[in-house]
Amino acid sequence: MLKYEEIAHNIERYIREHNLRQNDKLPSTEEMMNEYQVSKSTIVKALSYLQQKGMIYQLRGSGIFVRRTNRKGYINLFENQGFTSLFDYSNVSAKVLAIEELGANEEVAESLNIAVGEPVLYVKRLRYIEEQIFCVEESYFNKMTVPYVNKEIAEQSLYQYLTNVLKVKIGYSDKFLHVIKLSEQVAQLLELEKDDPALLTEEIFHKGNGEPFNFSKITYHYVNSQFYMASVEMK
Amino acid sequence: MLKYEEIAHNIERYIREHNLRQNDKLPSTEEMMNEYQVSKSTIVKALSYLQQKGMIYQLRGSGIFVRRTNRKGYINLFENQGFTSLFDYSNVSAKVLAIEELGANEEVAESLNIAVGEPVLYVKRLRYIEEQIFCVEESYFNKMTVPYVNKEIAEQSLYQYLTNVLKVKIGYSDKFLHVIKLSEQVAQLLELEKDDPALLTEEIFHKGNGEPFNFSKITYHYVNSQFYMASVEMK
DNA sequence: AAGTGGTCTAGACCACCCC
DNA sequence: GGGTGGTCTAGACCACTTG
Repeated sequence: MLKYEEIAHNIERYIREHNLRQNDKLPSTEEMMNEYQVSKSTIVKALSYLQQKGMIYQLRGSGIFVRRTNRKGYINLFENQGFTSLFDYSNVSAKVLAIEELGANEEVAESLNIAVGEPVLYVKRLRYIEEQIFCVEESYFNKMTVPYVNKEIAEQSLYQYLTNVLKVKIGYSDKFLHVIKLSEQVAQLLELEKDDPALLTEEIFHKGNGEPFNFSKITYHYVNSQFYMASVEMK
Repeated sequence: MLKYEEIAHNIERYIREHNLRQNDKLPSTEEMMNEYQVSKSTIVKALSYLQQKGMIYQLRGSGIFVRRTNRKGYINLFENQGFTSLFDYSNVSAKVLAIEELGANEEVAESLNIAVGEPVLYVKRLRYIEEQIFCVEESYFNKMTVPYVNKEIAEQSLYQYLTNVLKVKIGYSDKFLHVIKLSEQVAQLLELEKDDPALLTEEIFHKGNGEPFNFSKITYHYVNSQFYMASVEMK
């Protein structure tokens, strides 16, 4: 583990264990340098990581403060890692509706940057948080990267499987958000009515080498899902 | 202007002017060091800024590449600066529905971290992009920070007014997203039907010193608005 | 004036990719 | 093995806040 990652985790733990609240002050950068015996840049890097995450804010001339505005039950849109890791204490599960090998249609081929008809794995799941229906997810994986998935894997965390078993390195992702009226079919799955509102996201995940390997369409249950986003004025 | 900001802008311009496409390669960090006559860290900082923005991705061992996946017409959720600056070539306007001085109710007081009844400025606007209704926005400003707004200002960019005239320094913001059914009243404003879907966001903007000064509730037109978000696997 | 965060440097060393 | 990005250092100097 890198030094700045370790320091960032320690600071997060420090905030948690000292039960610090919004606007509480953290030790100064100089104190942290001494405590962790690293150079200033390393501390700065750890802090700017935490700032991106929305954990802290820094004020030149006065100090480092806890931000922590988390409303409970909101999904942080910034995290890339799927939901399983997000809900520390939550009960996340999935019901697998389909696993098939298909040829890519035009939309999928375009998104995965492959030719139409190339083999992809299609996984359709209904996802639950705390026993509540959360979303319907349709995922297409490039078969070159993800040659195999079974029901047991898909019921758990596909993210864990990809990173830990297949050793896929995730680089970056693009997400597109739309608000729609539900179709009859999806409404049934979510136990809602046709024409009820929903958030539909299209996400394309890229490997560490820039190659797209996963295209997903996710329809969220409008009552059971809420989202949070932290922004920092980046200069 | 700081060195790394200037370099970042130059790189963006370089991409634009050379009409680079997705996955095209940029000069190496070493070449950039020579070109701009700065140390490696400065280049690294400029690049990591562009990476956050979703402009580029970097691959250890092989180089720096253009990301640029922008679908046209999607609003980048990352940018903090209001919409006016986002649509470079677009026609953004606003119709002012109300400007009033009010006492903060409980929700507003809580969000702005002031006492109930403290004076706030309330601004309600209908916003258009390319002549299309885009959203209804209700904003509450702490009167200590924003003592005055008039119709002419609110028809233009409040963001410009705040930063350039009032010299408010924006620090960070929190956004909460919900999908809802429209009420009769808001539906009329958006020229939609009651119970049509909508994205409702609540945003709290903080000043550079951490003090919240603006609480806004924005309801987006579900047909005329779409959103984009770039994420990078942050280690 | 003292304290604190932000930028920048010059250089070392490491991890990874590709030939 | 050569090229390229990523981490880290030690220290200088600057910008801002607070007493």
